[in-house]
Amino acid sequence: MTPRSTGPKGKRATILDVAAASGVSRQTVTRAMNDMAGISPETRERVQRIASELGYSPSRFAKGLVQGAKVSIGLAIPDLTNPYFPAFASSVVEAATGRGWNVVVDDYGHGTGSAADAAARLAPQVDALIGYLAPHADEAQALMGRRPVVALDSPDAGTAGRISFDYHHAARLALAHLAGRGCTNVAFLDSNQGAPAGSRSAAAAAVAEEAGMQLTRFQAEPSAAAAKAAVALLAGRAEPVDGILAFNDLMAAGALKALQASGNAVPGDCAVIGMDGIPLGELLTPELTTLALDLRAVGRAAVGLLEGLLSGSLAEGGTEAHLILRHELVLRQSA
Amino acid sequence: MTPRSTGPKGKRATILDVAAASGVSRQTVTRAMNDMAGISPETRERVQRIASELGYSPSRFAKGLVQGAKVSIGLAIPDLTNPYFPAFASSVVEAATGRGWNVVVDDYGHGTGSAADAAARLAPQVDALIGYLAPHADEAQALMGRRPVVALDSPDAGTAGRISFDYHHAARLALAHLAGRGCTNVAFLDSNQGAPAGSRSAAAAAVAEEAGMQLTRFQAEPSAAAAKAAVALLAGRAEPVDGILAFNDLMAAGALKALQASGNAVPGDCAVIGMDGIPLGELLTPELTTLALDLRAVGRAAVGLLEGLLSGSLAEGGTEAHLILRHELVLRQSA
DNA sequence: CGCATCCGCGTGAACGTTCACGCAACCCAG
DNA sequence: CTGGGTTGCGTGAACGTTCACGCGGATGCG
Repeated sequence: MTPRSTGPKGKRATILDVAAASGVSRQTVTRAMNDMAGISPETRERVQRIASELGYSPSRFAKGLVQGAKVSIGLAIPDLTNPYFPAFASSVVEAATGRGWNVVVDDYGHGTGSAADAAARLAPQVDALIGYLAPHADEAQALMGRRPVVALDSPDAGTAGRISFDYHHAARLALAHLAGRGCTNVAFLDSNQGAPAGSRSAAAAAVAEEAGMQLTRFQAEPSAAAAKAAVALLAGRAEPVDGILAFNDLMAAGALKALQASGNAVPGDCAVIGMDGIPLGELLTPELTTLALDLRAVGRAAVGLLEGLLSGSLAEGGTEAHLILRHELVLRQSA
Repeated sequence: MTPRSTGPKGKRATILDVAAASGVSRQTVTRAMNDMAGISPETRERVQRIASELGYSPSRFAKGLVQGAKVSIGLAIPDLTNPYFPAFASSVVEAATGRGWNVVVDDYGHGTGSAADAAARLAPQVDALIGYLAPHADEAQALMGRRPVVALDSPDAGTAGRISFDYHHAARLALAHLAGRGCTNVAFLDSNQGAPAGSRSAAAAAVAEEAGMQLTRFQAEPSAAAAKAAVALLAGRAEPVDGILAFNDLMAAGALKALQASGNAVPGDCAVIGMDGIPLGELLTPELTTLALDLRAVGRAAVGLLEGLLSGSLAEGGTEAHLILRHELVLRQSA
């Protein structure tokens, strides 16, 4: 009665076990499992049944070794908890799935990890890498060897592919709008982490100077709670700001909260503009004006770039494949 | 001068190529690449340099075939765009990374995909599966054969492991609170998709009947926008509801928006309670009262369950490993 | 009846790595 | 000068699968 259980213990069943139990050869089992031609329906069915009874499932390693095909890509992101990244990851997964690729996700934000750690974990497992890798993009490319890497928002080159964002353009849109509203004392609420932090605020500073606007910069961790605390401090200061441009929408949301808590009307007393355009913005009160990115386009672009690099049609001559995307100002209520 | 580029074209460099170019044997290359003992420092360095020049990276298939070790798990979720799922996924990834496992994510919400499709894509690639698989959990387990599957929020059994939620408990908490506030005409804003939909509203209905409360149910797609539209219709009806319990926080957020747009005060005219406790709730105005789950605990539990199943210490006798988690009422402003 | 064809199935070989050995050269103590 | 240990490296075997053949028997047609 005991079904000769090749349970979780003991070696897994192999194709030879199935062949022996069915009284056929390896190749016939292969034909049965993969629905190939050259096998009678009865044999096929019998082999499939026996395979199922034995709990047989083919080794992906052996299969991969001999076929060599299947592509799997690594996706390294700093924090799935920040709504921006799942929005991006979602489109990457969609684009990859559409190509028959699969996606191994690594979130290096937990603990004290860095992008380099994620790349080190991913490198032995994948054929290509996409990720927010700054400031360790070059290290990641080294770990991946000849396999293509697409780095997003990474100021340093060193990867086969790169996608960056035109922060000067974004800053111009936002600051022009704030100026048009009559804001004279604008603050940039910057992140204090990651390499991209600097580039956003630097662009804003450059644009502000060019336009003769005053722009003060202050920093906080890139979370809503930290931004809220930071803005709460700011709101108590002597000369109040009348406009805030935030590093991202999450920080903008925190700013909104803090301003309301301290009795400031938004946008009446202080206008707020976020960045990246995550769906969250529409649910806030007031709804968040933001520099929106077409988030699904970002993921599509990254996977498309990777496809070009994998097929060798891009960057054969050592030229780096580089895409620059632009934000768009979406006017809602907060500014 | 041209570095005999074994570019993206042509076969990848193998360990034998490196061995030949270095004038040593396979095994010595292995020793050099894996930092093993039994090799002189000079040889190690030379081999590593040559390997790097050749763009050599070891085949994960061959390695996996011979070592058999590395665990990779599949994570099947319906929609990365719904903030609940990344919150959950984040903790799964964290727990898996901590064990040295890697996570292959599949989002089956795009297109018209079902959980069964995701399982079919994932099955050949992973050693175990975690996911929101209802109503196709049994199908997923069949595809995985003897390899363990942990299904979340799946009413049907059929998987080796299962994590469910005590919706009766949740409903009691919420409805008691609403009753205490004096609500007499409460609505359950249900999702119209997925198998879990039914179980939440059914539990609420049972609890309401038990308590002699009136509870009407209406449905919408489980997104903020759809919920907003549905509640907008509801708000225009003759006898107004004075309390809403939503399928999830996202739908609750939409309800908030709709109520405010139609001039209803929350919680004054109508109280709103969400479900699952995603971070978003704290950013809304008014802040969302919700039936919160310890989201990180859910992921930890799923991975822990999987670990037990993989090691064989659980469910050896055919008994299914089943965990039931409870929601907790977090009072904020909306109810 | 003879020949070609097809159907159903089996047998080496190969994929790229690591593991378990084996082996020569060298060092050092007795 | 001899024996035993160490150091540095190489050689078969194995992991589990698919690919490219090969082969006997039945069936078709002239």
